[in-house]
Amino acid sequence: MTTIRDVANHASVAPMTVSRVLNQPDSVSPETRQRVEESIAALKYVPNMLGQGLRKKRTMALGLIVSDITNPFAIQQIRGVTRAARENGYTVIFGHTESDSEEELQQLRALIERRVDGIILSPVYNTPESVNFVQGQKLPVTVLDYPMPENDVDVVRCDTHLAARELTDYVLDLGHRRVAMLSGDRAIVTARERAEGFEEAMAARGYSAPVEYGHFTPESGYEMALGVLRSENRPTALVTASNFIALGAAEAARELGLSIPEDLSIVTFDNARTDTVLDPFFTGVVQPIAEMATVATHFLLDRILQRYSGAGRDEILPTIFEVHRSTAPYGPS
Amino acid sequence: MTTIRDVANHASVAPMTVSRVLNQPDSVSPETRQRVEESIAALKYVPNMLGQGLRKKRTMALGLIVSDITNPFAIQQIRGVTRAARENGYTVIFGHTESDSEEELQQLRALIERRVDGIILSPVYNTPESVNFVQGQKLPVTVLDYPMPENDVDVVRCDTHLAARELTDYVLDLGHRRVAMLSGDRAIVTARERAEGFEEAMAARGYSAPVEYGHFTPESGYEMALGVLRSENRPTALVTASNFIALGAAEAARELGLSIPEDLSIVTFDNARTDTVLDPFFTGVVQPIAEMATVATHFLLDRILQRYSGAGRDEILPTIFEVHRSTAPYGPS
DNA sequence: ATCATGAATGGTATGCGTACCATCAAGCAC
DNA sequence: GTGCTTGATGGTACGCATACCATTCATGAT
Repeated sequence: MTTIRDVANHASVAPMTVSRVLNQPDSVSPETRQRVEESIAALKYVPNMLGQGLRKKRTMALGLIVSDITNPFAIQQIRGVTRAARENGYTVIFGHTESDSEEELQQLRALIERRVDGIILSPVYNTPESVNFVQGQKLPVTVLDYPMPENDVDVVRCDTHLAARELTDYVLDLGHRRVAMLSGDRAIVTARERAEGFEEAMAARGYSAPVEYGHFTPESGYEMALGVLRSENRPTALVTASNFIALGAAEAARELGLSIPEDLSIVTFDNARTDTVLDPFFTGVVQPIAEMATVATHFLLDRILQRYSGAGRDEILPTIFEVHRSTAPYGPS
Repeated sequence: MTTIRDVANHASVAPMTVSRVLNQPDSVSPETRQRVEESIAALKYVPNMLGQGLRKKRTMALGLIVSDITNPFAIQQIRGVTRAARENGYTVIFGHTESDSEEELQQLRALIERRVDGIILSPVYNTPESVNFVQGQKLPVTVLDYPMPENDVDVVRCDTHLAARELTDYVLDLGHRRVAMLSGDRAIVTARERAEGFEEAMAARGYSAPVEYGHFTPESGYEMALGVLRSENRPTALVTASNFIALGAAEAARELGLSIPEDLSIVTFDNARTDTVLDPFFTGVVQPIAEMATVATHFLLDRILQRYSGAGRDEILPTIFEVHRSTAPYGPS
């Protein structure tokens, strides 16, 4: 593969001059510059970022780690970060962990081995190990989605606790009284926060607040919904902790012959407003993913370019509430 | 950041010995090895792949480029390739092009700059520029999804032409006579091939074969379906060239008050069988994405490890036909 | 004509890890 | 004891691009 030396020989200049043509074109005379550029084209020279990164001590690459790439939510994060990075001249190297915290550390290690300039992490759990690992390498890191109580680190997230209360209040305002929550893995802070918000909103009006913990998957949503909807005095509304759970719950309702929203209302989180969904079905809370990704990228670049070096920042962006077709007022229609 | 020399000093050995501990542990005496390993742990040493890649002339990284990351199809490709690569000790660096062929070249360039050992490309168009660019750098490349008539390159794909005929025959066997095809961008070979298969199957039975060309998006599917379904003598069945188009078409049908499958049958391509879809709705052809990804990765590794160096291979995997809930026999029920 | 100035270009060393060859000591045969 | 083999370890140079300092030459000032 062509090196800068090959180009230099071809153009009868020193390697340094070629390097200057690429990095500070103004410091080279126009004639030389043109000769070098012709040689670059003739030899199809593509710079070697390994050598460059080694010398410059930066790679112009950001690492991004998401937990579940099958989630549209993660896809939007990838797109947002990629776009923001590119606008600043950075490439994104990206890994996914299939929601396995061991794999998360592996992926982080792979990014560090490649000497990315910084990492944006949407972690599996909000335990401190991952962030500690990265910061132990003196590498800047920004966390997406979760608060990280044990780390001094920049975080970009929404207040899901608050959103859960709003969501629940909306259902109660529609007149529903028997409401159940289907949440995710209890080990995941988001699952707990959303359940807590639900419990508080229900308690505030004096209703009991049954919560099921499962996983953030359609299968689990299906199972939980089946259990809840088969009970006597079945709920007339469900609050679900993710779009996947909502999908599974809707399937369970269909199987039990319940129409949505006539017989059962569903509100949900994470109903990512993606380009791929022409006509959203679920009423619920949307996170401003694109904006979160942009802010996270800027936070990271602030650290990389040493524009900021203070304590960890905690940016909380507002969620967006959207009414669609999965909810209806309580009562015989 | 810690280097191999720091570790060497800490353990009172030569850098070479540390390198040996990492690469050929058996060639180092157990005592020395343990001392070095302790130093590595104490200093939190993470090898620098930039230096290693420079010296070894390989990075143990594969590049993967997909066109549209919002498509579940692409997600499955990413997962499949990542898994196959990891099983062979390779990392995947991945880029997406938002279906822009200019961006595709940019992304390829970024991968080459980082000196990936090979590239798997799911291209936007089946024009030869992208493959030429990579091969011009003497880098192995495997193409996913499309035939590349102008390139001598390994390709892994399905026979969509044939699948289109099967799909159409199925609809005709259900008794439908007025059938329309909603395809994608005419510039994309897949859109043309699928339309041709449809036309052939219709012609074989002597029916006219109206084809609409649009884009592989729900919006376009919606527009095309609206146009077709509003015509007098509207079709009783639609063949759509992608799951996105099918989604848009279904939405259009809903708006016109047509029930699926009672008033309108829909069959489609690309209905990726993903983990995220609990209960597939559309009858249609599924591509064995995971297997395609695996084969593509192996093809690439064959080239990288010089296990194969002959002419471009063209692997055609069979599609899978799945009947779901979007089709019904023609006739008053 | 002389010298200072600055632009353009070149030479050398460096970043990190490893290929390759050299060294050294221990073990063994005779 | 001598010479040889083998295993363990070290030293040097290199892969590619660039930081830094040196050199060269033209220009303008005096």
